[in-house]
Amino acid sequence: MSYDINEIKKIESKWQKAWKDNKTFSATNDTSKPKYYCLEMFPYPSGKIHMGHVRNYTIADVIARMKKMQGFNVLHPIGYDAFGQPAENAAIKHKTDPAKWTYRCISEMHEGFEKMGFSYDWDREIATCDKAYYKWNQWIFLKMMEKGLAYKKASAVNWCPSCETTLANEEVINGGCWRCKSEVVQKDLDQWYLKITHYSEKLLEDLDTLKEWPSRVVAMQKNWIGKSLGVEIFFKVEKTGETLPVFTTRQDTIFGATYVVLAPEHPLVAKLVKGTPKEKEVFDFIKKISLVSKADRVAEGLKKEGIFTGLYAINPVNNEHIPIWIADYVLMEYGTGAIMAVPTHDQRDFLFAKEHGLPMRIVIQDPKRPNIASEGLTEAYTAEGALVNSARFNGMNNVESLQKIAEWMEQEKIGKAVTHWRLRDWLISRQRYWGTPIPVVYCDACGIVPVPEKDLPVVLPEDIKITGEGGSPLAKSEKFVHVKCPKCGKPAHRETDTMATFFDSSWYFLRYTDAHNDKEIFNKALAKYWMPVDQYIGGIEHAILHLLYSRFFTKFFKDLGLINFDEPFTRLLTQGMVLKDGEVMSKSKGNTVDPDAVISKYGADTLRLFILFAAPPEDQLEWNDGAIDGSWRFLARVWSLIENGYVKGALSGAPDNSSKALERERHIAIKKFTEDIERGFKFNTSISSLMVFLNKLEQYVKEKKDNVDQPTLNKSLETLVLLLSVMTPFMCEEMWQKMGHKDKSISDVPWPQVDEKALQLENASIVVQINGKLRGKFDVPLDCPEDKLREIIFADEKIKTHLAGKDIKRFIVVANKIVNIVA
RNA sequence: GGGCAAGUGGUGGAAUGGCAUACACGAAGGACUUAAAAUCCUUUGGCCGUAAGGCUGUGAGGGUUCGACUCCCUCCUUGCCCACCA
Repeated sequence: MSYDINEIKKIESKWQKAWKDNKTFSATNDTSKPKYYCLEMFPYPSGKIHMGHVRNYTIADVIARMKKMQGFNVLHPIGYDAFGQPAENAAIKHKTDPAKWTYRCISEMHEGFEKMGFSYDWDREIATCDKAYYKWNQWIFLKMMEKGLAYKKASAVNWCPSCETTLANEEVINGGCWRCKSEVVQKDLDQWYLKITHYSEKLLEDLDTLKEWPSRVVAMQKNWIGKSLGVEIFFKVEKTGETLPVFTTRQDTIFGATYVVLAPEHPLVAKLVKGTPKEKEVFDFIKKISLVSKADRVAEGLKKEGIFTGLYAINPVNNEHIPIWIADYVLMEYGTGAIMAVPTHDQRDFLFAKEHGLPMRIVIQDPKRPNIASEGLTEAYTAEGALVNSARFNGMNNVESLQKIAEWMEQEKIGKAVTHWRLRDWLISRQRYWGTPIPVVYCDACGIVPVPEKDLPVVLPEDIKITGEGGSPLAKSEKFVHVKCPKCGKPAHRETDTMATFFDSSWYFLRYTDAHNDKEIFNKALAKYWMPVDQYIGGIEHAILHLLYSRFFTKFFKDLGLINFDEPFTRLLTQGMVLKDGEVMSKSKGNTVDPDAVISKYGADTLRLFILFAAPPEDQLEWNDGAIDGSWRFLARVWSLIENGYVKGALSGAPDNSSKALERERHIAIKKFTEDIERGFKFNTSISSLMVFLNKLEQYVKEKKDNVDQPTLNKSLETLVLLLSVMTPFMCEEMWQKMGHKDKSISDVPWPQVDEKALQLENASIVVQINGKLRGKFDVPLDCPEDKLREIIFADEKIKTHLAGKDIKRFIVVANKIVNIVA
């Protein structure tokens, strides 16, 4: 029988069914065995699987299968991040309801995963829109309320006018909505927040323990958390004596401050200019700025606009009276919304000062520019140097002075050292339908009342018509809204906002450890056994949002005493995108390749192999319709070699030198294949080692014709199938059975072991260079002594020619590898 | 502006400081075939040479080294993330 697509389809569906029926990949909660938790970021169920899923989940599947064969108790679960806005949009478009649409997508995806042969523990499959799951979202929320980590406050929030909902800071990308890219506006609303900032320090510190995360993800998180140490310096307003704190990380330049700038939104502005001659002018300016969108305001290269208030501030270090300006380059959201401007040592201040003719004073000496006059300065000097014009601090290195000046200011009570964080509390309420209802009741008498734990879940009502018009859809359900106050029993009404879906995905990895527990969120002992996740795999696009939130929840659960570890994901792999024609595959660009179409042409094994072979997992992968034929050809050759070369039961054969060589090739393949995966998931090179192995096997069979050493050849073919089975499981399971191993799945067969002795050669192939240039190759005995080497090498005609008329200055030997003659 | 990656044949890509281009795609030539597909064999960085062989070659330029794709310095280019963050 040849390798034929119709045959392959039969084999693939046969094993799909068998693995499912036999629960081949169910993880047992046998806590005495060493465990391995392999997890991929669960998908949003939007329909059929796409190439991005195929790549992400194939990578994970290879790891899970290999760990299983290596004897680990492997947990490899899957689920669906099923709440979210696309379901509502689809419901409107297709005139169905979000639940129906979502569950249909889930079953399509499930089918797609089975077709791909992924080794999931289907008993632990979860969907976050299932009330058995989101009940625990609500439970977590109540616990957070209890600890003061979930709270409601009124403030200006990010609002997407297109999605008609609030957004978290993390969901605003370049001033636009992360989902629909519409420009985000600010709106004053009463909203629910999670106090992620309670863990700022821990979230930052523990990043250092994540040694096996990509450094750029760690860097991105650090950046996002944004810790900066600085000083709030207390300026005073000249006439009123009011304190005006400014935040700076550059207190070393305090003696160079020549003006103060407030953000246009600064609350002091109105108060200070009221009744002054400048009042109208200032208010007009503020109005003008307020009409500019945030995106435009921060646009690159924009001229910095500002206006003098007519007022002065007093610098507490030297009692200088300096002008107070208002300018658009100072942001209310950061620091105190007010800065001291040091044009000589801050480029933004420099440009602004030049533009408006404001004074400058150098306080850090540029060693290359001995002149300390500010005249002729073309840009701010931001490097190190000695302090000048800085009273008692003159002569001190500016970097060293930072700490000293901060301490001095605290002593003099003219400033205080502060730590400023960029991280903000997480806004989680959404004015949408398809999400977890926030379990809170409003009572005129009792105020905000949490729903008692025994009344969970607060079930998402199904009688809601989704229109896409504004406002929380839940508010339209009378049945849902009207409720008795859990505290006093009087009529009250429910919260109608739902939770952001990132809430759901911040702890799902814990739920898999005990997926169907209806008594508690998960069993502590099980979580202790399975967690943390040994290997997490997903896209780089989640480097901040999802990973940060998951880390936050983990720290919270630890504080609750539910778990005993600090970080949820020990090792992280971020796989690259799948591109077509140089661009990310996407429906909107119309450059997608449908995995289903590829499967029906080549089968899932070929697709899996190709996607692993085409690029290292972290790199982008350019889809190439032609190159996949190479993967197909390789599998066809494996198939036919085994069909024709493997003899069951056989087993006489005459071992000879070529048997030994073959055994050596077998061990090279095991070693290289295994190591390439274990050291950085280099699937592409591990596959190439199997290709090399196959080439050798074919060559052996061709050369030996009827005289093959059948037992040795059989061993090689079995090894080939075992190794390959983690990548192309369908075909290998079938071949394994055909080889006569009917008692168990190939996935339960122990992983082949390397015998280092079999790898050793009797001879070493030595490369000889003359002055670094390759001039010859010699087979010499292993660990050949230098005098013997010289004898062999100098006897060679070619070497003689190249050395003719030259003195040998050095003779460098790298044992069993290379000789470099310097002449 | 800050941070992190990366730059190697026509293409995807490979090389613990030690034979640059493994493995594959594509291309060219050949075998099989009435023909095509499939399959198999050979060649395939550039230049010179009938050949043997030689020279050259990993973004650019320096450096360290017996020896550099690999380490160091300067620069260029591309991608990603963050960013008027004081």
